[in-house]
Amino acid sequence: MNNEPGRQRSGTREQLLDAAETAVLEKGFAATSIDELIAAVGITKSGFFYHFKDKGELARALLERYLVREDELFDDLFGRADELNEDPLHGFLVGLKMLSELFADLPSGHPGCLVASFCYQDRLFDREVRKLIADGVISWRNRFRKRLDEIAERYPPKVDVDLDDVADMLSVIADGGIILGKAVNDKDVLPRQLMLYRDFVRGIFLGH
Amino acid sequence: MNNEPGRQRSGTREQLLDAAETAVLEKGFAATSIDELIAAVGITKSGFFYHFKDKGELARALLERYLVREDELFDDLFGRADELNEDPLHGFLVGLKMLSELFADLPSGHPGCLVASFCYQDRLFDREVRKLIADGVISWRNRFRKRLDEIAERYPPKVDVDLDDVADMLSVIADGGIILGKAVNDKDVLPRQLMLYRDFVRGIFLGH
DNA sequence: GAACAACTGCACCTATGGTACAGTCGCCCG
DNA sequence: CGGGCGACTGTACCATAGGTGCAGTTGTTC
Repeated sequence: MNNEPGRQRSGTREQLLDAAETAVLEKGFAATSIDELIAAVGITKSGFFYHFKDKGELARALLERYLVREDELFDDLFGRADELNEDPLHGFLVGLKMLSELFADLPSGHPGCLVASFCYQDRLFDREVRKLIADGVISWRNRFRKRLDEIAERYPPKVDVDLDDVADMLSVIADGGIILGKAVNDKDVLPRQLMLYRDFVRGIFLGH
Repeated sequence: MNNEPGRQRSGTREQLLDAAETAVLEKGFAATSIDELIAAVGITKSGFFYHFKDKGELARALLERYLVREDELFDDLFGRADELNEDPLHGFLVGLKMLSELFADLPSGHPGCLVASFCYQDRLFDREVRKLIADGVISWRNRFRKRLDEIAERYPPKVDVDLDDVADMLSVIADGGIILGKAVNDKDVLPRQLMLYRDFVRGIFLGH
C-alpha cells in the first residue's frame, strides 16, 4: 500500500498537477475544485496545501510545467526533423508535418493549450502568471522567427510578409485549431490546419 | 429615477447580458458571480432569477446573443464589401481588410470570442449549449465555404487545398489571433494575422 | 379594478476556497 | 537509537457563491 502517512509516494505533487491540468482544460481554472483534485489523487485538503500554499501557486506551477514541456516537445520534434534534413526550409516543413501527425495520432484530439485557457481567464491570475504567459508566447515567436530567418537566407521570400507575423501564425493556428476542433468535436481540424499553414510557408519561400 | 420596483427599466436583461459577457471574457464563466452582475446592474438576486432560471440559462442566452451578433457583423461587413466590388475574390479580400481594420480600431483590442471561452470550459455546459457552439462554428465554415466556392469558379485555385479547411482557417486565425493578442497584450496581433490570412487566400487563387 | 411584468426581501441550504494548527508516521543521518 | 525532516492526516472554523422558495410591492395596461 502507498497510502499511509509519512510514506514516500511517487510524486504526489506531479499527480496533483496532472489531475489539475486535465480538469482545467475541460472546465477552466475557477471551476476546478481542490476537492476533486485531492479525491483523484487520494490525499486530504491539508495534503494539498502542503504542496501549494494556495490555488494561485497551483496555477503558476501548472503553467511553468506546461511551458517547459512545450519547449521540450518543440526541441525534440524540430531537432529530429533537422537530423533528417540539411535544408532549413525542408527541415521546418518536415517538422510541421510531424507536428500535424503527432496531433492526428492523439486518440481523442488535442487536450487543449493551457496558455489559451489561462488567457481567457487572465483576471484570475496575478502579474507573475500573466508574465509567464506573455514570455512563453514570445519565446515561441522567437523560436520560429529564428528558423524563418535561416530559411529566408537561403530562400528569399516570394511574398512581402513580416516574418514575426509568420512565426506567430503557427501559435495562432495551433490555438485556433484546438478551439475549432473542440467546438465541432473533430480531432482532425487541428492537424489539417497545421498542414495548411505548412502550404502557406512553402508558398512564401518557394512560390507555387 | 429608474430604480423603483415595477417600473419598466430599459432592458435590465440586456444589461445583465452585457455585464456577464464582459466578465466571462475576462475571468471565465465559472468565476463570473451572479452577485457581481446584479451589483453592476443594480438589482437584487431575486431579480436575476426572474430573468434567468439558473446560471445555465444565462450561458445559453449569452451565447445565442453572441452568435446572432456575429452573423449580423459578417452579413453587414461582407455585404458592404460586395457592394464595392463585383468580383467575388476582390469582395472577399476587401471584406478581410475591413475586418482587420475593424479590429485594429478597437481601442483596447478585441474583447474575446465567447465561443472560444466556452470551448475551454465546455464541461460546465449542457448538451444544448455545446450544440449551439458546434452549430455556430459550422455556420461560419459554411458561410465562408460558399464564398470560396464562388471565387473558385472564376479563379481556379493555383494550389491543391481543401476549401473547407481554408474556410475554417478564418475562424482559426481569428480565435488564435485573439488569444495571442491577449497573451502578449498587443492589440495589433489579430489584425496583422487577418492580413496574413488575406495574403494566403490571394496566393491560393491568384498565385504570387 | 384586475392582471401582469418586473422586480424586492427574507429565510435557508450546500459546496467551495481558504486558514490555522496540532498530530502522525516512516526514513535517513549521525 | 534517537532526533529531525518530509509528507502528510484530522479537526475546527469562516466567508462567499449558487440556488430554492415564496410572499409582497409597484407601475403600466386593458
